[in-house]
Amino acid sequence: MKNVVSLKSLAKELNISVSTVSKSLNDSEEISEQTKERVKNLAKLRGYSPNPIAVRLQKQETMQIGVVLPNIENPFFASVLKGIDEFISASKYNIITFFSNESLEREKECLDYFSKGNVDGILICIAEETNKKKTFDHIIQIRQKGIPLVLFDRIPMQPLGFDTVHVNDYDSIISAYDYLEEKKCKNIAFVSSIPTLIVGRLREDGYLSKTTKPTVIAFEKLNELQLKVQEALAEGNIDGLIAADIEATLICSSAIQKRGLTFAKQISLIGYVNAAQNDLSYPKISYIDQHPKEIGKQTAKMLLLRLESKLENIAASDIILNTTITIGETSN
Amino acid sequence: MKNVVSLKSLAKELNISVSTVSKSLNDSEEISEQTKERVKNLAKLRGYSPNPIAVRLQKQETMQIGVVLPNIENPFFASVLKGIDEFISASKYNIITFFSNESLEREKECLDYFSKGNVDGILICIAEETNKKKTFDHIIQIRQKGIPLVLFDRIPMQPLGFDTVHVNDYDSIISAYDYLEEKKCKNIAFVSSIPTLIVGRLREDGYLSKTTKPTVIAFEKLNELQLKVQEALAEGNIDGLIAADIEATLICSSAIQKRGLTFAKQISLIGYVNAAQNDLSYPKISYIDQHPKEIGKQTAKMLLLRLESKLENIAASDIILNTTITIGETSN
DNA sequence: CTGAAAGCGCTTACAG
DNA sequence: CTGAAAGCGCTTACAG
Repeated sequence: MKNVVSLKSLAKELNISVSTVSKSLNDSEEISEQTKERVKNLAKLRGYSPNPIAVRLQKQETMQIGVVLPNIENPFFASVLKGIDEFISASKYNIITFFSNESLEREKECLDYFSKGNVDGILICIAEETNKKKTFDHIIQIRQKGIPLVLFDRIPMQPLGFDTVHVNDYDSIISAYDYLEEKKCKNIAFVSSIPTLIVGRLREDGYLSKTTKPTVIAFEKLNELQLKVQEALAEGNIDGLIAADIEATLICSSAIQKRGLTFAKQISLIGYVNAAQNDLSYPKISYIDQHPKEIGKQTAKMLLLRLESKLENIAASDIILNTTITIGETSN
Repeated sequence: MKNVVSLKSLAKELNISVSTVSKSLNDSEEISEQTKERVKNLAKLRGYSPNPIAVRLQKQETMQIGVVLPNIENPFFASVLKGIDEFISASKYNIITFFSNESLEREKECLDYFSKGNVDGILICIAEETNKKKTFDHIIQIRQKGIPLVLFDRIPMQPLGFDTVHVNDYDSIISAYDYLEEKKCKNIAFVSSIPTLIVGRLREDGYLSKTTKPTVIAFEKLNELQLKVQEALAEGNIDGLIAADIEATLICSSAIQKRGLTFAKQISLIGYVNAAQNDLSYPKISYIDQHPKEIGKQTAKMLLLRLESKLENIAASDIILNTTITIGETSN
């Protein structure tokens, strides 16, 4: 439609066969330099570009990689996607991104579409609902279809036999706890809006491993969480807070400010933030940096290795990336 | 590869022709109910699904829509993308998203790839660099190739003949100004980190239309902007701030807080924010809501209308959406 | 109602 | 070195 110039039209104009045109354009050894020149010149003149669909049909490759993200409005996933994109766009592949919107049903639809021959490989972070219901059949089916798949961030406890990429959530919180202890915090509470999410549980476990008198404030409903945090602060003995996710972090920070407490002096906070916005905000919150772009990059890299069959018979690998703590003004 | 079951394999197993199988599966009137039944049953049994690449080649449609976003880490674009996705994923099309990273060069690459027969239509918000250099040849070329394209958010001043979707930036700022005036602000300054961006200019023009003694603080470098805002506040006569973008807004809010000024009483602020995060933050900033998901939805809708040729000979249309002001704690 | 044939736009053994 | 043929997996006039 758009592209009226085809191998056939070039061949006709040059009075040679389609095969010769094709081979010339693909720089085949079989063709004389002279012919190649003629063909390439005309191709350029006519603005020829091969029909990608036809090439894919012939090569039996879609040249596309499917990505399933729980929610693009979460800045963490936006950054992961950027990391994926930077890596993939330098390859011959393209990304087709779907959003599960944290729904198991939608996630199934996405994988179903992908598995019907629409992509060569898949990158996925499972939805919250999938995580909760521990339903992984739809993911396992992907392997049975022979499509490489890499899981990232939210990794099911029971190994599914796929490559995985994630951070050391458990240890990250331990580091945060250690840091707050060094800063003389005696009463460190843990605040989370993701108590059932895998990463949330790991973070909570990390916290629990550090104290014998834990204070865990965990609610999925944000207004409820808000209330409980305020109540906890009102009791007056908490002098350190570790927040398990962006929402919990903002809630903690707001509650502290509303109560008129002085950061670092009276109470310290470490959490998870959107780095770009945090840098411009007041106060700058001390945070655990998961390096989301790096997560994306490593995830994409792992998949490309599989696709290029460089990992032919190698078992699934589990890449664990390190987080770092960036100190802001909510601790010191 | 993945899908070993094809029309051919079904045909062989049923001892009928490939055409009959194809027609049966497509519910053709030509085929007897009985045969359709047999074919469909076996197809289901074998888990047949048509090879999408082959279908596309035959139908001369890619079933894909290309989206070019300047930067996915900007929450505004993330939300626009969500709006696009919600609308498109309900259609037969899929989205393939590229990020220009605000680079003209990269944007050209994206459009070039799309125009080589990889998508049926394009949605694009031009890069900052494209905006600055006013280089639109690569976009105009798309029309010459007959590929429908819709521009959103950053719309070039000179009409390019494409459908466009954006908000009324000029009027939005006027509303914000009026609101602050009502709140008795006497000295309203305008702060921007996007002075050269189309939307930034429109917003600034809106501001300039309201006052004969304007105070415009506009710098692209954020640390420079930060400094200048602090200096302006130090002079002590500004009692109202309109910020033109997320970064400027956060910078204003921080500067005000650091200076120990009381929001609403001493100084009011209206800007642009990431709504989800703002809701949890302290203070909640009063902001101009652009309804980014709606922008995405309308953009996608416009393209689908074009693709379905329901707008065959209708000239390019310009959809202007309204913003609303959400009052937070930085004004009252 | 069913099937053979042509074609979508390519690539690639294979012959010459 | 060039080209005819087959094929990637479909669809759809056209014959029968």
